[in-house]
Amino acid sequence: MPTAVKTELSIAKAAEFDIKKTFECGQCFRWNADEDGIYTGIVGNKVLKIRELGGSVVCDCEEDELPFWRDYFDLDVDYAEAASRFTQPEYLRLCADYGAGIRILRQESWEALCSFIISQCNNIPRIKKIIEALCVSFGEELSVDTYSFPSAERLASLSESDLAPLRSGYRASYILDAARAVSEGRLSFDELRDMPAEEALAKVKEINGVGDKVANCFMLYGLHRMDRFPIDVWMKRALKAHFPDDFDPEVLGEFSGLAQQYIFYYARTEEGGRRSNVSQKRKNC
DNA sequence: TTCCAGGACCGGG
DNA sequence: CCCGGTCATGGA
Repeated sequence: MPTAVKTELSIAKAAEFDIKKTFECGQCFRWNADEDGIYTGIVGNKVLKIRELGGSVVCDCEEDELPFWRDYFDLDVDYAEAASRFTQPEYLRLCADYGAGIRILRQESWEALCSFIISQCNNIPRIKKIIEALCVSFGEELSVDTYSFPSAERLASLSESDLAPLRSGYRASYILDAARAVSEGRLSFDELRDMPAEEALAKVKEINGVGDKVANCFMLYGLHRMDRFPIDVWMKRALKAHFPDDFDPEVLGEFSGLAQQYIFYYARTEEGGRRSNVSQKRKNC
């Protein structure tokens, strides 16, 4: 499918914003590339095509939209500076170098919460498939074959049988519980932003189907709390293999979530294929 | 057929 | 507090 690009406004240097790593490091599920490496993403009711061109990252958008996208891509923060403290253990340094150019996106809160509820005990291709089906079924059609992420209010009006075609399994009831909590005001993103971390974490975990890992992912990616450090199966493996037994992510400081992203991305892309003999026993997730 | 995927929850020891 | 079983689905 040829992608028609109208404008090419530079938004950043490729060195500080690697779009492939950023979109494929596991933090988001709705940015997809065509065969030419042009990524298309949908944020709210905005659609953007973006690609790398001659050492720069260029956007197909109007100039007055650039501030929105600069904020979304978090381009006013110096990630190289933030990563400069990730020096030990040596494995972390390796991961940080490998992931250089990754940006932590300022995703929409509801979309992030709902997406990471779907992510549990699931693989990324199927997560993306379920989310896309959710958008096609219940989002708004912004243009041809382009759908917004459905609002919490919209999903709260549905039943489990409405969600059955998504094949999301036992996560369907979790999605509905979260949608209802948000639409009824029991869970306020504005309030969560101003809460101490532990208090916000406990509040989010009141939703059925949201445990420690999903709550931390939501706080990192949906509230941009950069000090959250979600631990999934990949992180557990990496921590066990390459970090001291008593390692505490707190020592990584206010950007520990970025360190987590570097580790996850490296472990999944470099070590994923050859997960040698040390596969710990785990009964079906 | 069995294992695994960015888990959560519940009951029992 | 930690353990094992269970939940639903599809790809390898």
